[in-house]
Amino acid sequence: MQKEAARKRANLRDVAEAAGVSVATVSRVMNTPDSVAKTTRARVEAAMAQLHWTPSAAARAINSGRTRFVGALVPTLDADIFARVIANLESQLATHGLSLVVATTGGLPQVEAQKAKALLDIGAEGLVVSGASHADDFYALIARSRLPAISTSWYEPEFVLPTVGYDNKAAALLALTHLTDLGHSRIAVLHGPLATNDRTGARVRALQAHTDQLSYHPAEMTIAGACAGAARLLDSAPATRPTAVMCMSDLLATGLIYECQRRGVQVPRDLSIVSTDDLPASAHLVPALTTVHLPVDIMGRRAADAIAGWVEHHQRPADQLLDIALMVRDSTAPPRP
Amino acid sequence: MQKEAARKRANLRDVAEAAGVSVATVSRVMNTPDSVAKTTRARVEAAMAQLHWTPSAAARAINSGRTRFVGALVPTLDADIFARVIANLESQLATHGLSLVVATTGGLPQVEAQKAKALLDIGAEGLVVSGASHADDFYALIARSRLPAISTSWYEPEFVLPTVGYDNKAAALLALTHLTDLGHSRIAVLHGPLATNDRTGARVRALQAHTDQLSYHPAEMTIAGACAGAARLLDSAPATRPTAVMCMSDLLATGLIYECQRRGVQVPRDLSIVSTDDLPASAHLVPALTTVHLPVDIMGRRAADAIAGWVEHHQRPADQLLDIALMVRDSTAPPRP
DNA sequence: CTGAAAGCGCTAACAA
DNA sequence: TTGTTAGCGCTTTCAG
Repeated sequence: MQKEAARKRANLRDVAEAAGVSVATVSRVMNTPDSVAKTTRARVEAAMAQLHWTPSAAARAINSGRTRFVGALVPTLDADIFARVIANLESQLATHGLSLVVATTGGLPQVEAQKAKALLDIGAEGLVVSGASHADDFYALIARSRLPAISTSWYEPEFVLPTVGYDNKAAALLALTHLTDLGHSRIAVLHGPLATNDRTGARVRALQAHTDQLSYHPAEMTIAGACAGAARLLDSAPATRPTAVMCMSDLLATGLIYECQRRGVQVPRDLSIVSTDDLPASAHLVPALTTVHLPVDIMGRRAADAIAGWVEHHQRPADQLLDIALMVRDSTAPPRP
Repeated sequence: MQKEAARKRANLRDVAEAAGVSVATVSRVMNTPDSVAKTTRARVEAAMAQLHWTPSAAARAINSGRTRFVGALVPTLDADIFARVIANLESQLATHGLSLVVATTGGLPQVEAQKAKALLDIGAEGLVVSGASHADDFYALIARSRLPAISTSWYEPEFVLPTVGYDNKAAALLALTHLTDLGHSRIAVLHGPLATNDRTGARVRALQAHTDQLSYHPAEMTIAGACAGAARLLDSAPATRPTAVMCMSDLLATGLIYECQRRGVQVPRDLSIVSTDDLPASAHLVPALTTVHLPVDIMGRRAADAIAGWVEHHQRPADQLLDIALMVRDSTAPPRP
C-alpha cells in the first residue's frame, strides 16, 4: 500500500529510511545488536518486520567473505549409509547456521575433484568428503585454496585432511575374529569394488595382513550385484564351500542372505554370515544379521561440528576416532562338525 | 612470485590488468564470449588461467540477481525413495548449471515452512518439495515471494504448485485390482502415518472410495515400525486373517515379508503381498515382491528440468504425469480354496 | 551510540 | 569490439 507499486524486495536503505536511521545502524542491528541503543534497535527491528526485510545473502557474502554454506561430496545418495551421513550432517550444520550443498561423485575421483572445484567456485566455505582416495587435482585444490576440508568414514591421524571416522581395519578384524572364535576356518570374503572404495580396501587389506586363509569374492555395490556375487560364491566348488562368509558391507550381506533363502541354505546352520555397517534394516533380516556397528549417524554430526568449527573459528579440528561394536545376532554360529 | 606476498584471490581487476584490457571485457569473456575479439579473448583467458581466477559467485549474484542454486525440501534422506529423488535431482540440475541445497523437514509442515524461508533467504532461486500437504506459512511464502516451486511424488493439475509425479490413487488401485483379480476378498492394508504423509493419504482414500471391505493397519515408516506393524497384522484374529495384504510402500512390504519369514508364513501360498514403490531391493526379496513401479528416478530428473526451466526462462512448467506399472513377481497368487 | 562514506567483485548501460 | 562508469546491498572504518 505504500509507495506506488511497491514491487521489489526491500533493502537496507529502505529499512534505514523507514526507521529514520542510517544504513550503518541497521547493519549493526543485524551484526552487533549490543552496540545499538535499545530504543533505536526496537525502531529498526520494527521497520525490518514491517518491510518483511531479510538481508541479501549475496551482499553479505561479498562483504563479509562468508557464504555460510559447506559442500559435501559423496559417491552416491542411493546407499543407505551415505544418505544417513548427509542427513545428519545437514541437520547438525543447521544448528551452526550453515547450509549444505551436496554433490555426488559416482565414486569417481576425477568427478570428485571437478565437483569440489565447482563447490569452491560457488563459495563453499568448507568441504566434507568421504574416504581417503582422492584425485591429485583434489588435493592440489585443497592445498592451493586452503579450503577447510575433512574426510569421513575413515580414521587416520596422519592423513592430509582431518578425519572423522572409525577404524575400518579394526572393524574387519572384529568381524573376522568373531568367526574364528566360533571355530570357522573356511571363510570367504564378499567385498565390493576395491579400486573405487578405499574403505573396503582398508578392510580387505587388514584381512589379508591377518591371514591368507581367506577366499575373496567380488560383487558390485547394488542389491542386484550383491545377489549376483553371493550366487557366484555359493556356486563355488562344494568341496571348498566355506562355512562362513564375511561381508564387507550389510548391503552385500543382505544380498547373500536373500540368496541363501532362495536356495534353502540355512543361516547360520549351513553358513555363518557377518558383516560391517549395521544398517537399520540389518537387525530385522531373517536371520538378524551379526554385524559390526559403524556409527554413521554420530559421524555425520561430528563431521558437521568439526567443519563448522574450522570454518567459524579457523581452527583445524582434531581427528576423531568413533567407537565400533560387534552386534552379535542370529546369523552366526559355530560350524557344523 | 608476482607482487609481494600475493596473498588473496585475484579479482576481475587483476585479470583485466594482467590482460591489459578493461574489467568489462573480462566480464564479457565470461558471459558473452562471442562479443569479444578472438585474440583479446585468448589474452584474457590466459590471464584468468594464470591467476587461477574464478568469478565470485556472490558478486555475480548481487549483480545478476541469480544465485544459480535451488533448494529441495524432503521429509528425510533416510528413505530410499527420497534419497533417489534427490540424487537424480542433483545430477540433472548440474546439467543446467544449477546446484542443489537440501534441507530435511522430518515430515513436519512447520519445519518445512521455516526451512523454505531459510532457503529463500540464502537466495534459492527455486524450490522442490514433495507431496501436497504444506503449512499455510509455506504457501504464503511462495505466494508473497513469487518463488518458483514445484511439488513432486504427486500429480494434480489443479494444485497450487506445478506437480511432477504419478497418480497415487491409480497406483493403489492398480495394486488392489491385481489382488481382487486373483480372487482375494479378505484384504488388509498396511500403511504408514496418514497425518504427515499425503501420498499415503491419497492412496488410502482411493482404496476407501473403492471398497469398504478392507481392514487397515498402521505402521511407522521405519523398518522396525514396519516389522512391528506387520506383526500386529499377523496377530489379528485368525478367523478374519486376510488372504492378502496390500502395503502402501515397499518398506512396509519388506517388513511384512521379513515377519512372514520369521513366522513361517508362506508367501504367497498363505498370504499374498502387493505394494507400491518398487525399490531396487524389492525384486530381490524372497519372494520377489509384486509391486507398482513408481518412476522416482525419472521424476527427479523431470523435476530438475521443470524447475530449471522455470528459473531460467521464467515459464511455469506444465504438470507432468509419469507412468506407473505393476510389476508382477512372486509375492502374489490366488488365495487357497 | 550513530552517521558518512569507501569499498567488496562483478554486471550492464552507455559511449566511443 | 572495447572502455567508462554507475550501481547491486551490504559491511566497515573513521569521525563525531
